[in-house]
Amino acid sequence: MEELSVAIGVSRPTLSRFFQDPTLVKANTVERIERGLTQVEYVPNFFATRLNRKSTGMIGVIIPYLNDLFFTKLLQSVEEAAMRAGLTVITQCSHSDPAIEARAAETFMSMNVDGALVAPLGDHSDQAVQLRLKSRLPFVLMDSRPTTMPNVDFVGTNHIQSTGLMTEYLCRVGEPPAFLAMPRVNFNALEREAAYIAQMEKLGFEPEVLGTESVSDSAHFEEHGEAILDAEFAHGRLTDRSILCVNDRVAIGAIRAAARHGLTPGRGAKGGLRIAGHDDYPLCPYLNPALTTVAQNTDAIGKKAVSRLLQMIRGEVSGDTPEITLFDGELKLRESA
Amino acid sequence: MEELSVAIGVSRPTLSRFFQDPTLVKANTVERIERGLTQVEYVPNFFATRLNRKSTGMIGVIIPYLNDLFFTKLLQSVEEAAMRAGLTVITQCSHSDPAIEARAAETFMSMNVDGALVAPLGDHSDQAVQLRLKSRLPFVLMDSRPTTMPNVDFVGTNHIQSTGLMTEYLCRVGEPPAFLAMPRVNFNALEREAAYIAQMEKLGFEPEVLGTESVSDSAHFEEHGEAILDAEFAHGRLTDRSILCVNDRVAIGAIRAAARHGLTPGRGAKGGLRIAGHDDYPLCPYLNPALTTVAQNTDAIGKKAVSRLLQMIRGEVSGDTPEITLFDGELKLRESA
DNA sequence: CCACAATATTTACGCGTGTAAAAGGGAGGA
DNA sequence: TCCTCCCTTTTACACGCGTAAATATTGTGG
Repeated sequence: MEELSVAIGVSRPTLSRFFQDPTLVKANTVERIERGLTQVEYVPNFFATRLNRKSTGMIGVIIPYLNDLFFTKLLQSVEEAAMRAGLTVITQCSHSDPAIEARAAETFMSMNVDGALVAPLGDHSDQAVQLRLKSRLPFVLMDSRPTTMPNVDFVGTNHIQSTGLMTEYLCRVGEPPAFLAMPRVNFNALEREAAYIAQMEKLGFEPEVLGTESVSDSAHFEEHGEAILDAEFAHGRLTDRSILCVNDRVAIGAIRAAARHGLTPGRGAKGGLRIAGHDDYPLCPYLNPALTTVAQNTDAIGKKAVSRLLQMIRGEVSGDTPEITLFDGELKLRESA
Repeated sequence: MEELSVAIGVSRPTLSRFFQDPTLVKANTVERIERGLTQVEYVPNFFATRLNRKSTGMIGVIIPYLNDLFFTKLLQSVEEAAMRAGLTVITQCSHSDPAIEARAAETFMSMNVDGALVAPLGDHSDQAVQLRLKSRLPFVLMDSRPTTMPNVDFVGTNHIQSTGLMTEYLCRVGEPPAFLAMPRVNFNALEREAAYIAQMEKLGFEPEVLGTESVSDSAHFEEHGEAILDAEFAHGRLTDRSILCVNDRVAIGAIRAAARHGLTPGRGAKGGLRIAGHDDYPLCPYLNPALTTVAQNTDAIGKKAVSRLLQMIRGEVSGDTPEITLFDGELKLRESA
């Protein structure tokens, strides 16, 4: 930058100001600088520019999984909103490992990011690290909220509403549903299960939760759903029931199990097999049968999380009262229920 | 760091060395420092540490899409390999926009990353930017290789082999396949199409490519596959043929179209409908019917790309002879073909 | 106990830029 | 014409740390 400035015939600080905002420099000088820039290819050093700046213009985002289209959708929404606000997004995936998540948080702190957006590992995030992150910089939780961190800004889905909605629908058009859960609990899964139970009781039905014990090596959602229902169907159970799965990936496994037993879940006469999911995974419309589910408004969640973070960064918030934003789920009626 | 060092009673450079590698400091001193660190919470500044270092210990990765499990699988493999090598990964998604991709490349250059791993936008990457990136730092292309950039290190799949394998299989067990392509060409798609045609001719069959014209608003792979086959099936065409789809996401749409027309693709007597894909998308085993496909060895691709980049970073390569590594595809026989 | 080597620490400087304060320059009014 | 005011540019210093060279310390053998 030094050399470039002498070559152009201005002082280095003037060049510096030009790169930050050309309007800070006289039009005449701007023109000279731009002419000089066409001669040499110059890229300002990223680290040097952020070293002595009050704001780095970056936000950190942590997501728990990469191989899950729900989180990639959320991430896309976040990146778009951040880009619109002129922020650089640094994404880190914790790969379902609390240690990696913690390291990502450390990285963000050492980078002086302006704020952090975190979708935590459901059940076993290192909360000490997150609290330290929160105490140091604007911090918004997305998707899943540990019950032990009530005083944190959060953006997610209203699972009471979304699961209640689906439960009510299933009760209305068919047999009262059973709930297919996951053993590796996360807070969302627990909320959905609780919401299911509450809604069932409110409607006067007996709740029935299955899949809470781990079968075989069901590290993956789909495998788990398939394994549980395969066992049930093999004993002739649940073949004429409604089954509400804790999420779409479990439902995908459930549908697969049904197919293997010659069952075709679907909207039909009362007393038929129905399978429903939760989240509106992008591939749901292409399944056989197309999966009936509740859509999470990932787009709204991402946008809101970024805008809330921006408020905090700009100091436009009172500070002591965290904001909890829950978006409603939307019923997606397709073929499977 | 200054304050901390006086508080502990060592000079700042000693502290600096401690953070880089504690073995560079005497055991006695290490202990004193660690004792001091428990008192204060101190995180070294990310930017300052990289500003005057020869190596930043970071590599940049660009992927074209986030909402595609193929790329997230690849990214996961890359991240794992990089982590094992002690590298920090900076991921940027180009969101199928050449301008964003170009900006990501600029960011990497300004960050002085040690190297860059790029999965380009198939057909319309800004090659000038990529060439500039390549001329500035170790650079390895992944997944898709522009025909106009022959002299670049590349790691990907041998589509001649993989597509040839599947084509041969389909010819052997059923009707010679038609090829369901995509209008928004990328280089891999073109290679696969060419490989299909070559293999068909070698086996003495007439190649037949469809789906090269865009129907409706088929921005998405699945939609496209469904739309094309929906139209064909509606006219009673292709209902007893084998159909090789350019990738699994198109195949997912194809299977959906078959279901809508009451057709069940599968391995059966000669003369039945068969649908096959390419890539081994993670959800393939859970489709109805489970999708027969060719697996790309994403794990090997990611690992190899990182190790090759490391070689280049360490200067262990001759430099003038780029290495092209192609991994074979593996047939995944399931139900649909 | 001393000389010498080997290791540990410190001194001194630099990395590439941002920013506040000081200096410069040009337009408008008296 | 001169002076003031405002905008632009420059001067001077800072950001937080890495690193080579210089110095201090420790360990070893005689």
